[in-house]
Amino acid sequence: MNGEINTCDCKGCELKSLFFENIEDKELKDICNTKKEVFYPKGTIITNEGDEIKDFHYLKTGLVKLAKKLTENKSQIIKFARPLDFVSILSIFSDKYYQYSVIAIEDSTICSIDLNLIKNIALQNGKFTLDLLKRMSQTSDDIINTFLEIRRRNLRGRIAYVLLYFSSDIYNNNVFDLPVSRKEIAELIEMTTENVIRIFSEFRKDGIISINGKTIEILNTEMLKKISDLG
Amino acid sequence: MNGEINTCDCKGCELKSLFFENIEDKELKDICNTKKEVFYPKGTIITNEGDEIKDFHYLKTGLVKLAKKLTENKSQIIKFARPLDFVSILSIFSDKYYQYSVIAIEDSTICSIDLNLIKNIALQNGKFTLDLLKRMSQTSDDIINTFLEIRRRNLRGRIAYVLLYFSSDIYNNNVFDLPVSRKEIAELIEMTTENVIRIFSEFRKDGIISINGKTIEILNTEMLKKISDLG
DNA sequence: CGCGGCTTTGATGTTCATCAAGTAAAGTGG
DNA sequence: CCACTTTACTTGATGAACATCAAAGCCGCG
Repeated sequence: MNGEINTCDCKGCELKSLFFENIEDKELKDICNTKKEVFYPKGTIITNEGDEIKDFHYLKTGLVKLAKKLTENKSQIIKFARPLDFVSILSIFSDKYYQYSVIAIEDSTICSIDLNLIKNIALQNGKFTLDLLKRMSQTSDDIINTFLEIRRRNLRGRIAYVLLYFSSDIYNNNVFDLPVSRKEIAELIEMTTENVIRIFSEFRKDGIISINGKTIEILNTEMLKKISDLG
Repeated sequence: MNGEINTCDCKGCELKSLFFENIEDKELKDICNTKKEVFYPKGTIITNEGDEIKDFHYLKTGLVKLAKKLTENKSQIIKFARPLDFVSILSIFSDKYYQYSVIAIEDSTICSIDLNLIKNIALQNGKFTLDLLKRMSQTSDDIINTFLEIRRRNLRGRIAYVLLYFSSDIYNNNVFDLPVSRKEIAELIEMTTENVIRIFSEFRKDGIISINGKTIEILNTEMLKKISDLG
């Protein structure tokens, strides 16, 4: 352990303000000294369903999906996640193995911290652990709530819900590039790819949206909200 | 604060071994002195969606459902829960208000502990907080997993899944009294009451189950598993 | 340039919700 | 405790919503 070779930059990391607000300098230093940043190209698997959980993951840049594989070419998507939005926290305190996979949809960078280190800090530092608790509670509430919202809607309502989700929650803009395929949308809201496309086309014909490949513009937000609410 | 009027019996409570394994005597005493046990007759609301979260609840006896109301006579059920199974832990560390209601399906007894007390102990006692974390992780994993299992099945598969759930997970017996109505099953697995009944009848005609009001016997477990897996 | 995956549209049949109507069971008040 | 009311259960008929199958164009990538 020879002195000052660490160029630890965690103090300015957005994850710190998000997650490690109430942490001792010593603890943060331990994290910084052992953390690893890994780059995952689009399409690669970050964690695989069934693998042993060893690290605490945080998405620094990119876009990922949390998914369960059903067959070779069919999955169920639990949620999409952006930085600040995805911190691997579900399962990691209760399970030895991952319950689902995390896959990079766009090029992504993951910051990875040894889970035992996190657990040790949690044992010592009540404030930090309560922050963890709070964060986990938010994450699972959000997932459960989205599941309920989706499952009570018919297909048109689901598509409207997803379009509003991207437009309002993610991009805050009426025009946006869909970051996911039609198939992935289908796997998120439990329907077939064909019907995702079909309803996109219907909405286009009805003048509610315009479509150009991955680029979507919402022309009639009110109508879309109505379909989402009634569907 | 006059001396020894407390007849605290928490030390033998099953909740202690489940949840408060790693807790100081002083902390347990605080809990015991302030806890309240309340009886809720069948059908009554224990906590109401939108109400302020003030207490940490634990189901001592009975059966409850966690549900979200959609209209006057339509709900979505998140899960059923028995003692040892239900500890109100979702949302309570992240939210000020309940995201869903808890309703007694059978006569139930709830042990209620001031949430601020729990939070204070959590700040002091890292082991206890990690136990909380673990428990919450299990609970939300379980709910999310069940949602995924249900939503990927067709109606026959869902009914088979639910019947196996009661038979295997809850009663550990081929014969059992359904503790819930057909409507409640429908609200758990997102289908209509009529179709729950219809598929029950189909299974009966096919010799897979026998039905006598609320009493159900599973005659052909293998077939039911096959339907659950393939549906 | 060709292969495989993604997208699109149409035709077809199955699955499922809705409507209707009746029976059984379970509360409720006199 | 019994008539009455309400809620739960059941079955059938019908049409709408949805999945499946098929076929073709498109795009990116090796």
